[in-house]
Amino acid sequence: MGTPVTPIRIALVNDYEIIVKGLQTMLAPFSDRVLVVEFDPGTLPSKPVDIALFDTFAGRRHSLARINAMAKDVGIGKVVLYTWDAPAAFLHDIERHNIDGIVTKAHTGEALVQAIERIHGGERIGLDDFVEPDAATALSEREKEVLSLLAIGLTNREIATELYLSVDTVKTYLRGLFRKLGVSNRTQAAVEAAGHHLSPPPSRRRAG
Amino acid sequence: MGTPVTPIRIALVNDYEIIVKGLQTMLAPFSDRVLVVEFDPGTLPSKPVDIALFDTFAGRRHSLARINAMAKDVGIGKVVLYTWDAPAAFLHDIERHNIDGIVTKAHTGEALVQAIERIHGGERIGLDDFVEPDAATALSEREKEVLSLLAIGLTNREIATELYLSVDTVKTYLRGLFRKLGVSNRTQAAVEAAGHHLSPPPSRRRAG
DNA sequence: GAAGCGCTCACCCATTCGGGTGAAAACTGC
DNA sequence: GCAGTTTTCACCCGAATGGGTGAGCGCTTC
Repeated sequence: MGTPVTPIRIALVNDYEIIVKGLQTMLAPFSDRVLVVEFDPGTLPSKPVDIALFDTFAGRRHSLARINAMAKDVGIGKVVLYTWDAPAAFLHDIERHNIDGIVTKAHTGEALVQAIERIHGGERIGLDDFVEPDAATALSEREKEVLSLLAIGLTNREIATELYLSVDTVKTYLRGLFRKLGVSNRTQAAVEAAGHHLSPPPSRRRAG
Repeated sequence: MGTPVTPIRIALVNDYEIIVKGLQTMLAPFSDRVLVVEFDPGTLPSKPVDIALFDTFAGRRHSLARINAMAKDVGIGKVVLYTWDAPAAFLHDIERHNIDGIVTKAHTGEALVQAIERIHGGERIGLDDFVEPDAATALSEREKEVLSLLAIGLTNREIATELYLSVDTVKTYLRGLFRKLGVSNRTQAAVEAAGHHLSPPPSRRRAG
């Protein structure tokens, strides 16, 4: 119940200078409670840390695939997503990776420190709200593929061609997909997929 | 052609501590070229500044509606969007507001200072790439309403009910909408709308 | 006041979609 | 081996969608 004897050691995995500088400055007044020991541009922390703040901007979902390796290989106590997005957006990632908490960049220094301390103490901040085990809502690999193509606006026929499937098969997947996502048409499914960043943002733009 | 005599005065309009602190720290080494004079949580700068960095996080598109007022009322030289998103995401806003430039938060301090200097010098950084006048692609008010409802997954009938229109009218809007957006189905339109943040992100989530 | 645009609606038609049922093959776990 | 899941496909059917044409009304602009 006393004050912590040693500060919690934090690594920030982030590419962007403004976030790195912002975190340093924001947490500087709390150096007795948390210590930002590393700000690595995408590479792994070289020294053991208690918590790795994993910025979801740096490499998007691809980087999340490395979290497992990170947490195992290096001396990382816990992996925490540090994100702007609403927690719900990371349902799929949390199901599949070793993530111990989520904190938002909207936090002030004080709030962030408190959240870190709670996560360090074993709480799963930001997760409890929506964990809800994979039960009936977990998408199979193939379903995710279909969903990712649906989510960029392809028709059933185009999806079928893309995945070397028959249109009927695509429709079968979609029925299951709609049920699991709790939606009733493909546009709603696309919206959900976007929220779970299962699909890339719109890219091409009338080339001038 | 020499070094600037007085630093460019900047106001940051942003709510988030990490961005405020990050910008301060990131630009501190360039105090001879740019000076961050104000970090206001959403309210208007009280002292005249050369450039207002307008963070699109603070209040989303609603805040953009205030840009016109800001730039007129207060002594703001230029309004610059300071954003994470790809510039293309702000097409609609730029068409309708007095925005003099866009810079991304991915910039380092040096790059940001350079961009600011160029904008201060009259360039329209980040705009030239994609300005493309409203010609045939500007959406009418009613079209935007329809699009925003389509983009959350409503059917034509539901959109019609919501807007007190006939289904045929909705379909008429959609035809024009698809043409202007360069898409051929509603899901693609929804994706585009999301990219232009014309629609809110998915909200409700299986309430536990 | 004619032209143009935005808003509204109607009708037609082919295609697509959503949903239901059924089922075979393959693989996974107990 | 058997139960369960995943992947694949087929057929049916009603509803929704997309695209085309035409048209009336109101407002603005030249």
